[in-house]
Amino acid sequence: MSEVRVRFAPSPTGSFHIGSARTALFNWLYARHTGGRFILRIEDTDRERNTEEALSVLIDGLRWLGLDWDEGPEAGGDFGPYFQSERKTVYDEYLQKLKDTGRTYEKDGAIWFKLQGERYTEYDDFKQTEIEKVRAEPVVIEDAVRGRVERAEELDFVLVRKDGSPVFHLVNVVDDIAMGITHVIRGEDHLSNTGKHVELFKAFGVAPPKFAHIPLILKESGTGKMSKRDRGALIETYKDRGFLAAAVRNYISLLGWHPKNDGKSEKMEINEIIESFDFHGIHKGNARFDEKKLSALNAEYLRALDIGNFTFMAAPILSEAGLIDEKTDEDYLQAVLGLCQPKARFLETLDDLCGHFFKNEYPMDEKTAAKISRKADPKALLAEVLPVFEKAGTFNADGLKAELEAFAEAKGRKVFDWFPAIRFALSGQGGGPDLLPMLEVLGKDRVVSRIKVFLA
RNA sequence: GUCCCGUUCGUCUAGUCAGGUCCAGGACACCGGGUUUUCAUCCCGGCAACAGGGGUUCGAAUCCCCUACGGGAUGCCA
Repeated sequence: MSEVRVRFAPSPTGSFHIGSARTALFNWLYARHTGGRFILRIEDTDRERNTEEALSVLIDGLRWLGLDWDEGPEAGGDFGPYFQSERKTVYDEYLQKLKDTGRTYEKDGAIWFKLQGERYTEYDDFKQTEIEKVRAEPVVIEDAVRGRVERAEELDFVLVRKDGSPVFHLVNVVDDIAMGITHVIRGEDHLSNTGKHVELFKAFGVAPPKFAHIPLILKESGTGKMSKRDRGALIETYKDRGFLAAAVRNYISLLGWHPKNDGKSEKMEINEIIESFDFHGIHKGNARFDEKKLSALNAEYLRALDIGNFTFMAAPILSEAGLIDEKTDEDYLQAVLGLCQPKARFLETLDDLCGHFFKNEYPMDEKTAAKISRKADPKALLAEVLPVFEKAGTFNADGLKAELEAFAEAKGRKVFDWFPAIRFALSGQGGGPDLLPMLEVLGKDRVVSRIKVFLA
């Protein structure tokens, strides 16, 4: 057991952002890699923005991703409570230390942190007003990703709002001290806050933890970091869209990090990721989100699933689309999914791929229709081949193959002449599962009646 | 404006710390070919990058400086 203690400290806002999830993941990975502890701390100091549901979105998201915490809500621990809204006495106690050493003052009803250094006033372009600044000694941030970063704070900042609630900078630092946090792994957007935090650590007389500021995730197109509104930004949407948690987790682990053992597949078991995760592999530059790459990885995971798990994932999607219900035959469902899984790329579009197995009305793809008609009249082809199906005794893939081949030979042609038309009549598509097994699964009645409907 | 961080194929990245083995490797995407009854599978091949300039050096993607560009911060949000 190592001494490493890391924390994920989200603020419940009602959604679980992908960047936030990746921060949680990196903390979790580091804890699991080092044998340390992963702590979940809820930063709910902003009274305006907090709700109960907001918390469950976070918790559900973490659980879905398989990120378990050793201390925190529902897990307990010796350093609780783990909600900042319940830690007021701790903050009061630490604030008192600052007051006692003369590092605070009151202004406009709020309590401010006083930087040490020569004071002067200057016109600030951004605020467009004269403000008081401080020539403070630069603080040094030892960052595991970026190396040594120096930054000088020049403005005093608020510690406690006039409504009496402590702000992020104070509670974040106090809790990291009180909870014995050894490594702070967070997004690079916090790097410029870190100067303030180091000032506070110094004021408390405590050595700051090791920092690791990880690159941000940029939006797929356009400028700036991923924001709530961007497609793919919210973890809670992935589950509904039929993405596999392991694939999402694998993908986001690769955003800004790369394993040392290069050359291997990017699809990695979580244990492999844990094993090779370290700060050295973290990239400094920001990473752009790429849904195609995520989808490709997801497809790989999808195909690797055994049929039981695939059914478990797929059934809710089909049910949601109104394709199946409790009356649907289990064996039929299994058979259909067995055919579709090797072709599936997204669970989300599974109804496009195999919806026709469950309903007799399905869209006829116009491009495919045009493509087939160019060679021969599909109705003529189907009228020709229909009797083969009507007469077929055993309706299985091998038997049908033999009968279709015999039929083609009698005509002096190849089976391929009829196959595209048959597929199109039965599914409305140009692609899909292998045709012969598809015929078997659909069964004689469906095959015959669908061809008749097509002819009519 | 100011401060901080960054910059290798379209995208994620290897290589940068310890300069030569890199006319820069892999993956996704894209394009072409093959397998297959079809295809969103599989296999093979191709396209494609060291931001620009200066310096140090026998030698620079790698070290230094400048510029450009990108990102973040500059809240009594976190």
